[in-house]
Amino acid sequence: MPLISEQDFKSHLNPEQYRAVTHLEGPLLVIAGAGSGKTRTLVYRVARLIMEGIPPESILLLTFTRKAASGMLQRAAEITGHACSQVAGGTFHSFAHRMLRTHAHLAGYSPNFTIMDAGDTRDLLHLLAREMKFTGPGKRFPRKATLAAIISKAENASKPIEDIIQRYYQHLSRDMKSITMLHHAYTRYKKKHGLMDYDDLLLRWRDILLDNPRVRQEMGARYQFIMVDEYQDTNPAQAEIVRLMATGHENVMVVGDDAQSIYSFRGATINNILDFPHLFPGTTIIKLEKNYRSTQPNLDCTNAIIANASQKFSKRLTAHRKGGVPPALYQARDENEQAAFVADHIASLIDNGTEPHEIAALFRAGFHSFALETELNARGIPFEKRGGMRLIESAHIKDFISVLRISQNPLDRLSLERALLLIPHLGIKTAGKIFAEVVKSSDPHRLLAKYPSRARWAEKLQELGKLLLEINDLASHGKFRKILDMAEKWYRPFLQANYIDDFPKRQQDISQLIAMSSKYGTIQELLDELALDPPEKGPDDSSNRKRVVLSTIHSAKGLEWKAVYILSMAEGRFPSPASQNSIDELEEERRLFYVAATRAKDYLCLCYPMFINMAGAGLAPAEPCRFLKEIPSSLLHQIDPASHPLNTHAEQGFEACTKTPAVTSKNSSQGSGGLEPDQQGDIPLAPGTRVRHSTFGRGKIIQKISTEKVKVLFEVGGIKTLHLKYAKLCVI
DNA sequence: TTTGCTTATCTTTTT
DNA sequence: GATAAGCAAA
Repeated sequence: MPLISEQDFKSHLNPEQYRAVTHLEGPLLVIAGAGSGKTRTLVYRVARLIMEGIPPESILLLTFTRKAASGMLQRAAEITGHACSQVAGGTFHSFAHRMLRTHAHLAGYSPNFTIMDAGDTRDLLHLLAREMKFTGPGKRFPRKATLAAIISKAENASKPIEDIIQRYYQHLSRDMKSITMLHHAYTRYKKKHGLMDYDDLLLRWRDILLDNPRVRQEMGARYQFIMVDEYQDTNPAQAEIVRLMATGHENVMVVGDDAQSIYSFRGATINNILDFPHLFPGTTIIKLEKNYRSTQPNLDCTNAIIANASQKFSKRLTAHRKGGVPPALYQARDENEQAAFVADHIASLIDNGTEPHEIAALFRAGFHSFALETELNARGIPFEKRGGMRLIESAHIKDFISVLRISQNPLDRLSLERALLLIPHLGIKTAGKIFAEVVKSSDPHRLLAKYPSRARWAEKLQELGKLLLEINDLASHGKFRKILDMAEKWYRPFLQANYIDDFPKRQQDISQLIAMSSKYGTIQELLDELALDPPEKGPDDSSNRKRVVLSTIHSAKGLEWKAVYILSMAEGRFPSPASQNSIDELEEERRLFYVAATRAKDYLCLCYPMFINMAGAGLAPAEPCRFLKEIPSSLLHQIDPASHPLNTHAEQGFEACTKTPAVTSKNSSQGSGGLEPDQQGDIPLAPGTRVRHSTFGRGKIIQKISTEKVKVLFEVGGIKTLHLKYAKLCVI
């Protein structure tokens, strides 16, 4: 008995969406504008397939992030009342990885290959460059990140290094020969040691499909219906994988928006969308042009942003929702003042009943939010940061993981060296010698445990070897959790010695990692997962989820919030200085701005500082971002810097528009996280009281603004207005 | 050979 | 402001 009727499909979808959902067979290209309900369309299509009796395991849903896939499948399951766990879903990389675990031999790889993350790639290039003597006294060589980018571009485009350098890195032509040699060494090293980087996952899988008709047929038979989300951000290799996977049926639906293509640095090209009808003759094209997310004033603004794009886009969005206020424009003095303004504004939104997780601040690069993070901390407003530095990239996590990696693969030189260098008085030369011994050894772990030496480091090295032997033993008995605890215990002394000032914080990261690891059964599973879907830095998921979101624009793709602030819309920040020298890259920056601005449902605020902090050089005057200047001023509402955020027009308009009843401050202390009850009641608010704050340290209350807010003069940092609801103050 | 100190160099975006 | 390279002392 189906939970959903034909009528339901019709009433939950507009005619175009309905067409896309019911068009089950043959190639289908859906051009979906921002906020046009493409997720809903995909969810209902999965539901439709299942209602039609298609076996879930023959459906494949490829998305940009794993979260997106699992979210969609969960909603499809709710609609159909079926478990959709059998539907194959995930990112291209995770899917390719799964397939490669059973087919790697066809590409000359052992099935036990190790996945390298971006950091591993950089470290390996560094190591090889060192060995090939490209670096050294007096020798300058491109940075590892640049080398990785060049090699990745070459691999993805199937072009020689020379072409890439000539086209994108003219200034490095001096090192062309060395880089080419490095590329070869890198490729050889990976194959010899069973390593695959992110590009390899896609490219090796594509090669296997290309070279093996039997695999193609097997795939075509296994996955009868293929759906791809965010198709504008796929690269040619991914397009080829889709084509090859659809062998025999061509039941492929791809969804994308050419105006939101923001990953060309990774080889993505909107040509994939444009070429799709050629790749699959007989393609049906459906456009979703109605916007359900934003209000018309917002859309007028975003339409203006994209109107100046050099390429002609194929659609014009109209708003479904009525009312709304124009986006706000705030001119800040500098980035600190910008941060204070946004933090105050966010605090007042929360005070007036907006849920923190309905608010986001977006920015071009990870470090642009530093000032805002400080201000939010000062006000005790909980937030989570997405994008930028990842937990897995931090040194202490890599150290901790390195033991697990050696246990799986003793020939993993990067991890072995990492672990060895933790030992005092054991340096790079000795580590190299030990690795050479390990390579020759038939039982590397035992070799380390019994390593003959009278050097100062010998004892610690033997301890490491013994730990590895124990891990092997525990692994054979499936005692996964015990392994993690032992590795943690081994690493702790090094952690404490190396990070005297902040090791408790780092210790927490490791505990968090161990906690989230317990859902895996083996070390290999954990390591794969860490490479493919690294956890974000910050408190783990189980705690209070209602946090303000700080995110790079790239990581905000596909998401939406009631209120969105875009930070640092100033030349020098946005567009990124790195994109200045190519028109194509500048066009992508414009699309990036478009993506950011279209995340807002009710309220959008664009901020730009008149001065920005340049690396080393201090404050420098900055022009407003060139894209801001292209928006007719009639479409924006300029916020008067002198006015209090609570009294701005946009603020009132936002409240009217969302119809959120204002919560009085008397009620709002109920049910909110933040301060422990026992702490809260005890704080006398009288001016003159000396208090301590977790971030600002000691200070003195100088003014009581309301029952919820006080002004505090801190010894360091000056006067801050604090919301007692969130700020952790103790009386001293 | 290791380590600690000084100096120069750039800072995009991510699976 | 982090990070890597360079240099000198232990």
